[in-house]
Amino acid sequence: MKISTKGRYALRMLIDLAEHQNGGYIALKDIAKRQNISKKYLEQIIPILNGADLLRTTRGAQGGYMLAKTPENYTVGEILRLTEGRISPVDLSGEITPGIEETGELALMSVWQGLSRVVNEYLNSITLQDIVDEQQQHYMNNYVI
Amino acid sequence: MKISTKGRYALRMLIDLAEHQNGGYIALKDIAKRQNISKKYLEQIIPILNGADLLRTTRGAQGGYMLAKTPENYTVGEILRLTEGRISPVDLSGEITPGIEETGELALMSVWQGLSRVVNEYLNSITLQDIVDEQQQHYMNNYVI
DNA sequence: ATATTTCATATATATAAACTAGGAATTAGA
DNA sequence: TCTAATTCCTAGTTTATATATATGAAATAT
Repeated sequence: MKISTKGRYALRMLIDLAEHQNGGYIALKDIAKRQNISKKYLEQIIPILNGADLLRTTRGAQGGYMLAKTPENYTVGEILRLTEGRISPVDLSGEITPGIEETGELALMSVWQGLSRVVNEYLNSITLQDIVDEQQQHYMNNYVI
Repeated sequence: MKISTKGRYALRMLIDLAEHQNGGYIALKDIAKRQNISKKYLEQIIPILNGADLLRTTRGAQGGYMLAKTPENYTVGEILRLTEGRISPVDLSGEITPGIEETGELALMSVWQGLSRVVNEYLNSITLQDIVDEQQQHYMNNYVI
């Protein structure tokens, strides 16, 4: 029951973009360096975000990425659903076979559905802006005081 | 973000034991057959439950397993924590390194902690008895009416 | 004694996660 | 128009984890 690096890296990239917004495009090179994440690996995660129009990009020299929307318009839920696939605790496709009623699987299904519901509700309630704010908080506590 | 077969099989074994309680020991052979799960694989899951005193067992002929407590005294949460390891969405041990403040990881940590909280609260709220009741419900809907 | 059962440990297979690599396509700026 | 910088595309590699199988020892009711 884990969130993979794919989802976590996607979030960190978006957080990084939110924190370094300057009106222009930000090169992946810089994000990868700041976040200490393999640039090549990030390149594989980006199409997922791009396909859902979470980013604006330009190629070529001086190219890079910026957020397509303001940070309060991204939820952690949507980002993780994109990168992790459905955030469902079990994949039940193919498991609904004759005899399932007797095995307890059917009764368990409602447990998994309920779990999926609370997970998604929680993750949908948090925006990128919330995380940036929290981040700022940490920064102040550690360095300014 | 998945619950593995290990956790689901453990739950199904315990549900099976709850439904077939008869005061005596129930052979794994029968459970495996009813649940259509590899007996050998179940044998590997059992020590986890046994170590936490969730089962009573005897070896030898006519041996087998029974629940150590009544079904309402097992929560789905405790069973999954045993079989899945901590039901934490990310493993952060070793990730707390210098520079973590700037990467957004620290701010994300509170997201994961919150997620962990809602997941555990939900799973702790469901007992084995709840599932058996739900199971009974299904059975009645499908066969008796 | 014997058949039955759990217990312990080792091995195998398949799948997915987590990267790495090479180069094509695009673009700003000289 | 050339060059350097950058994203985009696709394939391959490595490592870890999930999901089992296999073999046989230890225990026990009959």
